[in-house]
Parts: sequence; structure tokens; C-alpha cells
Amino acid sequence: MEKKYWVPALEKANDVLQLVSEQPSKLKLIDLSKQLGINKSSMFSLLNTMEALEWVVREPESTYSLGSKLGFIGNAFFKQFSLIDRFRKEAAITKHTIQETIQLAKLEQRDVLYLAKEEMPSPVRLSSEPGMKLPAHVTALGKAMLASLAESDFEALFPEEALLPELTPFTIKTRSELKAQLAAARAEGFAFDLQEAVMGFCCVAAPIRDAQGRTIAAISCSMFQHEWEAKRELAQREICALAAKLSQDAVQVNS
Amino acid sequence: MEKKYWVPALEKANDVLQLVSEQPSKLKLIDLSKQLGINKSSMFSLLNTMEALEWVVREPESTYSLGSKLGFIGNAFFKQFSLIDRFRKEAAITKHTIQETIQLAKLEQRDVLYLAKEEMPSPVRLSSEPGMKLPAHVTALGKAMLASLAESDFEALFPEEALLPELTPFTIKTRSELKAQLAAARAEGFAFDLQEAVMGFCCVAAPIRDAQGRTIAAISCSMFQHEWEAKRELAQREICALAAKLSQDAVQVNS
DNA sequence: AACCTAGGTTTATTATAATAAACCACGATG
DNA sequence: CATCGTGGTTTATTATAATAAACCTAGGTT
Repeated sequence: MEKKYWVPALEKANDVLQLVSEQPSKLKLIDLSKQLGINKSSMFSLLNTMEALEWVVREPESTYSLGSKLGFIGNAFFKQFSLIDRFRKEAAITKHTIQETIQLAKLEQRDVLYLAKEEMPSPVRLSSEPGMKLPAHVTALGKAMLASLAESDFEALFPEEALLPELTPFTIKTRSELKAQLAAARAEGFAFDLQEAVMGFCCVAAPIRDAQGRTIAAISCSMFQHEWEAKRELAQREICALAAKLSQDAVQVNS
Repeated sequence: MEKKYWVPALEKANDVLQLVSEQPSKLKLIDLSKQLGINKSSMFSLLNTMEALEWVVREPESTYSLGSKLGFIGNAFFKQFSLIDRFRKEAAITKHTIQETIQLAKLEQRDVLYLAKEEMPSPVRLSSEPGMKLPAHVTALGKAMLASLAESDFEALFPEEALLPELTPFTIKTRSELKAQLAAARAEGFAFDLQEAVMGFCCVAAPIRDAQGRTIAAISCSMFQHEWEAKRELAQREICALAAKLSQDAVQVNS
């Protein structure tokens, strides 16, 4: 990470927030200090400030959890995407007919950014959460969106036959393979992910388009690999239907 | 604000985030620098770091908006409150029968902290957003929750016959007046706000209780003052019904 | 084209945040 | 009851972030 024009206090705060968000109400000053390798007096000032700004709250047992300010800012972040509300409402219905988790995401450079999730109660839960990112080329969501990029935009994003990050043995390895799959997705109107992001999981995804036909987001349905055979067709149909519905007078997604 | 054990970089970042969240994609480096009175070179480093940490994103026109990291952290904040999901689902139904905005909040010291909002489309919208705070004593939500506090806890929160912040001419002015209203709320099972927080608006609120009967949150319905007469009874009934429903096996709200 | 200005970047200096170390309070342990 | 160890707080020193000022570039103006 670049070290010039850098404000280390922010990086430290960021690390603290990350850790606290993973284990709220579990960590005390000393734990944070040790786990992050930050001097405890620095941590003291840091936590003192963060508490005053309501980025964190100090619990009675002097453990820390996230503060309301971050809830507020986070809410403002998601507010930029008016699609989300409609997604929540509609997907809540669809998820019951498919009986699987449905997600909404947008493309951000070479990554998909998860915006919302409607999940079915299940013993295993996908680790993807709103606000998280994953490389676009390993997900059905990403492929659904990359598929509608203009040739030149695609070239700009993936300049050379680069080694793409691999998350499973099934992850696409080359740009040419990706291009082939995108062509297929473009033709069919939806994209797959067959254990390419997480072993044991498959997805279908379809793009959401605005009035001008530009792709602004995508939705997906994820399921166990062993359910794929049986459910695949239903999921595909439902996801396409939902995508079509959400595409109607969809407002653009930020930027 | 306390100046010892202080990390000004965080305060600056906080101000930047606040401003950017209010006007996403509007402000450039120089605007932020001027409006916040922060030296532009400091702002340069600040924004550079914040961008690298994905707290903000720099748009093509070099304006700034909130970044995905904050969405992620904010999401984690709200995840602590499992009530929220159930609220969203149930309130989405109730709001249609009342045709007014419904909100969920918890008590945090002398403030109410808004957790979620289900709103009806309307020309005017309440400014309260998830993550925001308001003094408890000016809101129906706050009174509904304060009402179930033990005498000693109440005393600890409001130690003396203090001058409470007043938001409108109708805001409660003294602790004794507040106590009287809380007694009434306790007896009835719900609380009112008659233009005490925002001129022209009235609310009903009812507490949500866990299995042990402890109040953990509250829900409210807000409406124009001129609708109050006609809708008050319906709203009151629906809010109490919804509160009762959400009280069933409610998990505690954080801390 | 020469001149200005405004937004942004870089550099040099100063103020201060980050650190190590000392200190304190308290609970555990023998 | 004395000792030790741990988590938190304060202090003194050092490293560095924040600033002012200089600098650069691109648009606008005459």
C-alpha cells in the first residue's frame, strides 16, 4: 500500500473497525492492541476518539462494538441505490418460490459490490454481505454484468491475458475463457457460476437494465451444488423474471 | 470536545464523511477543504488515504462519494440487531394498512437511536434515518422506552430537574412533566408525541419486549398533525399489535 | 499569444500524534 | 498477606502528520 500522502491513523482506525465488526462486544483495548500490533497507548487515544465520534461504543465490560455513526454513514451509502428497496420487496417473494438466497450487486471496476441480500434460513450461510466485494470474473453476478460491457470497456478493465485471481479449481483462468463465457451469457441473457467462487456452490445471475438498456446491476440465486441439477431451471426462470421486473423504470445506480 | 488523547485525523475524516454523506458526488477536494476549514494539503492526504481504504470513491469528475467499506461496516452495525429483519417484513404490511411511515428504534442513554424505517411514498419525508439519534424525551419512541425503566435507572439518566433540550414549543420542559407522561404511557402501553419533536407531526409508539419482559426497542407511527384526529385510533391499535408480534421471542438488541 | 486564476500537487517547516517506558490499580496466586 | 501479572492510564521522547507556501497545469480572458 502506498506510503506517501498517507494518514496512518485512518488505516489503524480502519483495522480496528474491521476487527470490531467481525467480533462485536468481544474485544477490549488490549486485544485490539495485540491482534493488530498497534501500541496500546496509540490504541488508547484511538479508541478514545472513536468513542467520542460514536464510531464505536464502549460496553459496560469495556469491550467495544460498532457505534451508531457508522450505522448512519452506512445507511447513507446504501441510500444512493434506490434499487435496493425495490429489490428487497420483490426478492422477498421470489426467494420463497425458489427457496434459496437471492443477492443484488453492482459492478465496480473488476469487482462485484454486494448491495443487498434476501436469504432463506439455512444451516450454512454465504459469507457475502452487503458492502463486500468479490472479483467479478468468479461470480455469476459479475459475468452477467461484464457481458454487457462494450468491447473497448472490457479491454480497458482486462488489458492483457492476465492471470486472474483463482478462488477454486473451477475459477476461470484466462481472459479468453472469460470472453467466451461472456459471449454465451450475452446470448442467453443470464450467467452461471459453477463452484467458481466457493466450492460446493452454484449460481445463476441476470442483469438489471435501466430505461436506456444499460446494465446497472445484477441479481443472483445461489444454491448447493447438489441441488443445482434439480433447481437450476426454476432458479434461472425466476431470476430472469425478477430481473425483468426490476429493470422496469430502474433508476441509475449512483455514479 | 475533549482535546487530550485525541486523534484529529479521525475527527477530520469524520467531518469529511458527514459532509460527503449529505452531498454525495457533489464535492471536490477544494470544496471539502473550504467548507470544513481544513488545509487543502491535509485534505489531499486525507482523501488519498480514505480512497485507498475505500471509505470514499473518487468519481470521474473528481468529486467524492461514500465508499463500499462504509457500506460494509454499516451493514455489520445493523446486523447486530436481528430484530430489524423481522421488523422490515412485518412493518411492510402494517404500513399499508395505516398508510404512514413506521420506525424502529432503541434507547441509548438519553437518546433514541433509529434502527430501521418503513416509509410510505409521500411528498414530505421525515428526516429521521437509521443510525440517527434524537433526544428520547421529545419522541414517542423514547417515551415508550423510558416508561419501562426502573425508577433508579431513570434517576441515573436524568439526575436533576434539568433543562431538557427543546425542539419545538410543545417539547416537554421539565423532568416532572416527563415523569407524569411516562406514568401514563406505562399504564396505557403506548406513548404519544404531539408536535414535540417536529412541528406539524404526531406519533404513537409502543415498546417491544423480550421473553423476560424487558423493553429492548420500540416502534412508532408518524403522521401529519392534521391527520391525527382521524387516524390516531387505527395507528395506535396497529402499532400495539405490531409491537406485540415483534415481542414474541425477540432476541435482545445488542449490548 | 500573453496573462491571469483556480484546483491540485509537491516541498519544507512546525506542531503533534505515535511510541516506549514508566506507572498505577486491582485480582489472582501462593 | 505479600507478590506477581495484567490491563489500563500517564508521561517523555521521537517520528511524522498537518500546515503554509511554493509550484504546476489547464482553462478562461483580453
